[in-house]
Amino acid sequence: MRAEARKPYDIESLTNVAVRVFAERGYDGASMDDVARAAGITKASIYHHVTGKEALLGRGLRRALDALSAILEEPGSNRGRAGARLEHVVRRVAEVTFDLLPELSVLFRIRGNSPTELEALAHRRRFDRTVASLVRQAQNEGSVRSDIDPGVATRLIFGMSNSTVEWFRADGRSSPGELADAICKVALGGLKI
Amino acid sequence: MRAEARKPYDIESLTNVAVRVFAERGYDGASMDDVARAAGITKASIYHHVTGKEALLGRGLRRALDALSAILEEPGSNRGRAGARLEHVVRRVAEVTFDLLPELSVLFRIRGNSPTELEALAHRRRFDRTVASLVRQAQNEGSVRSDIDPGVATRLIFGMSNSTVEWFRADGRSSPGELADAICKVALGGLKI
DNA sequence: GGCCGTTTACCGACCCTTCGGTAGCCTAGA
DNA sequence: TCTAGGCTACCGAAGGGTCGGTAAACGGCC
Repeated sequence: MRAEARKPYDIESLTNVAVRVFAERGYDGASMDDVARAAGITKASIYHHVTGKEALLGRGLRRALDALSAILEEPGSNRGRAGARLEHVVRRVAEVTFDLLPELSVLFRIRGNSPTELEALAHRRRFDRTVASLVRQAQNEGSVRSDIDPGVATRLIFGMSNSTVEWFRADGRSSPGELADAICKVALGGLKI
Repeated sequence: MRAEARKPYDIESLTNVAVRVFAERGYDGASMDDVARAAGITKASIYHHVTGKEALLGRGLRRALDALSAILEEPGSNRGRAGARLEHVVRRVAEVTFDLLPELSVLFRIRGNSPTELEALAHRRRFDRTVASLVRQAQNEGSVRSDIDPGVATRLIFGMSNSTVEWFRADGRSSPGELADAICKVALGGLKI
């Protein structure tokens, strides 16, 4: 009945735990003791791996932002008609969201209360601006309705897609693929002319 | 050059201030001193009006939930075809959101970290269930596509609509009416057959 | 109208707990 | 024997909340 011998933590595996706790209670609502308890070690031990709470947040946010940025580098986001490129980006963002659920969950909820958060927000705005210009191109080529401001459309699409972090759980009952489908259908369907 | 004499606070006006602070920094990220500073009084003075921080949160959440519940009582939500009723609810939720921006902003971000939050979440789930059954009716009468689960559709709609609290500011540049229009167009347009 | 008890709105000082973070010791394994 | 990974014990600061008190406004009543 002995406790399963756990592989020692390193920065990555500890970040996994922390990000999950942050996603559950909110960054400000989660204490380092919460993280420690979830990891099964002492609070002090955390500081052996990482310089502080904000560093854990920063690592989580970086994962999320890197994954989002990578989407914009994919061929599907850069080749073909703007309409198709937009669809590719939306679908991939949904997929990445399900893949990095806690990280994205934290990213989508930060308020800019610290330098780390502010920098992440700035990063995210850059991402949004890129997509907004994609929406504008899609409007110009006639594959997206033009009676909605590109910035507003972008925010609405991602508002819908990002909100899934609040309730989607990879429990087998609802598959990521089907949900990504649904998002594309509703968000992009609603933007069709 | 004397300081403008401020009308004394009562519970309602203090709640206004608190809810705005909570919306800005997040409930957990906001301290009672933050609220006091924003109100221009001392932390101690707040306790003359209200029993504690959680009570301020509770009052804000109650406002939000009452406003949402009231929508379901309106004639437009109960008369006519399900498709039209759904559209009415979606539009009214958007309008109420812009009307009670800070309150709804706080409601949409709570995580269930306290009894007050848990109760509010339960309330909100009841609201969502009601709308989900409305979506199902609309599917049955053929005014909404049936290849998406009603619960998922409901969450996607409100995910889009609710996300506006993150960025919409009543600054005159973007009008609440136009934005409510855009939400109905995209969300309900995407659900059309 | 002047006096008096009461209420309202507020303050400064303080209390206790929790928080993020540090210091230093211990131990198993390469 | 050195070190990675962990522990116990602790710290100062910030957090929510309390306490005792005050100034001004508000009736009511002779």
